[in-house]
Amino acid sequence: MVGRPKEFDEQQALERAMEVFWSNGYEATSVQDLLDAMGINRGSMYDTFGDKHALFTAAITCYGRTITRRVEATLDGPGSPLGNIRKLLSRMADPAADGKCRGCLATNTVVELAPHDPEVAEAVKALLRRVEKAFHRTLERAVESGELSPDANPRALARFLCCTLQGLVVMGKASAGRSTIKDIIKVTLSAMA
Amino acid sequence: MVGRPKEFDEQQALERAMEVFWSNGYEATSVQDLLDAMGINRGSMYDTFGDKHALFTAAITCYGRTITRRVEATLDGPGSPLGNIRKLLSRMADPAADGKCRGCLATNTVVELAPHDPEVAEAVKALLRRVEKAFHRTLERAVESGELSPDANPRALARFLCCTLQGLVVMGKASAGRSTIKDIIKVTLSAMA
DNA sequence: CGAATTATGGAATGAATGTTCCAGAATGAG
DNA sequence: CTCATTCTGGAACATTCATTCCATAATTCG
Repeated sequence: MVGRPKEFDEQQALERAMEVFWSNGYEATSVQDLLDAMGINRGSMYDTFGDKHALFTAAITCYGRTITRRVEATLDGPGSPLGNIRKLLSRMADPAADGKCRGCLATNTVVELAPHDPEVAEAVKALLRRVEKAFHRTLERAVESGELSPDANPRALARFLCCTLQGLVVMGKASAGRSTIKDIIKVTLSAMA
Repeated sequence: MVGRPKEFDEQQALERAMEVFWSNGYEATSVQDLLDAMGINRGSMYDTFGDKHALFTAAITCYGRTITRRVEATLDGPGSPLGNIRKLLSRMADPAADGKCRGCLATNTVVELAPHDPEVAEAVKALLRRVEKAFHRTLERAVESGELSPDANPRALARFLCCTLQGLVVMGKASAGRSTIKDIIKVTLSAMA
């Protein structure tokens, strides 16, 4: 049996929901906000995604896929390892410096929701681990290629870069200026020497 | 005319409210939660503090006073400038490493509330500026005392330290382990050389 | 002791919340 | 076509929310 077909694109609706959560946070987003953005009806939403919380976890999973893909593409891509890291930091900080203060959905979630929501916490922690791994890989490549000293500590540096990334996002949300962001990136990269 | 005296300590009630906002965030905190923690009644709360939002701004102002006092005491205190910075970072990261993931009320607010609340945003940005200034002062002292090279850039380093501090708080909320925190601090300090 | 003033406790209010439910519409299978 | 199935739109629901209001209690001033 097949029944009536959906009149909306599930993936597109999910992405729209993700945008809203990203801009407003979890608690400050009402189901009505979501429906308006998704362009679908209550019934369809609850039928397809379960409830608000399930929709959020779906949204953050979707976000995680996108963001890790992009991070890994940049870090593992062509170009020197350290060059790639610089590229990633600048790219991440770009919307921040523009005053678009949505930040990063993962960071927002760590701060707002994760402390009270073990399931969401686990999902977002996995995401961070994956980013750290990508940094780690890249730093090891940098050591191999001689771009980084052999006594550099790739693990420590990877953890540090993760931290800086989170920090940059927060600074961006606090509407730090472009020059502040540039300073931070400069010092961060100098720590890789 | 004086009338009936308050039966509660206004400052203590405010601090209790601050703790709740700190643990739960703004949206996830109900007025009832606040009243329970403050140990006072609805009427008294609305009479004394105005409403939930006003109570929050009072709470974050209170928090700001406390935290900047502590930061400045540590950085401007005795001991070498860089030693003081190390001390501050470790101290900030300590609760983080213990898995108490309340983080920092200022950071939480930047992420959750500031993007949609200009008044709160301004208050918390002022707080960050003050912390950055304290770092700046300390770094200039480090240059004067020869602990830092004369071509170091105190402004850039101060901004960087602010960023790291925010990042550490987020990493702590993502329940990074103690060794992660130590790695981050080590690399951060190495950037001051 | 009154009179004026302020605080307290809790009921009451109205709006907004997330969720459920159902009648009608659209499809495929038999 | 007819039935089973699935989706749609929106009404309906119960809860929770922040806030207001008021009768009562406690205090100072005259």
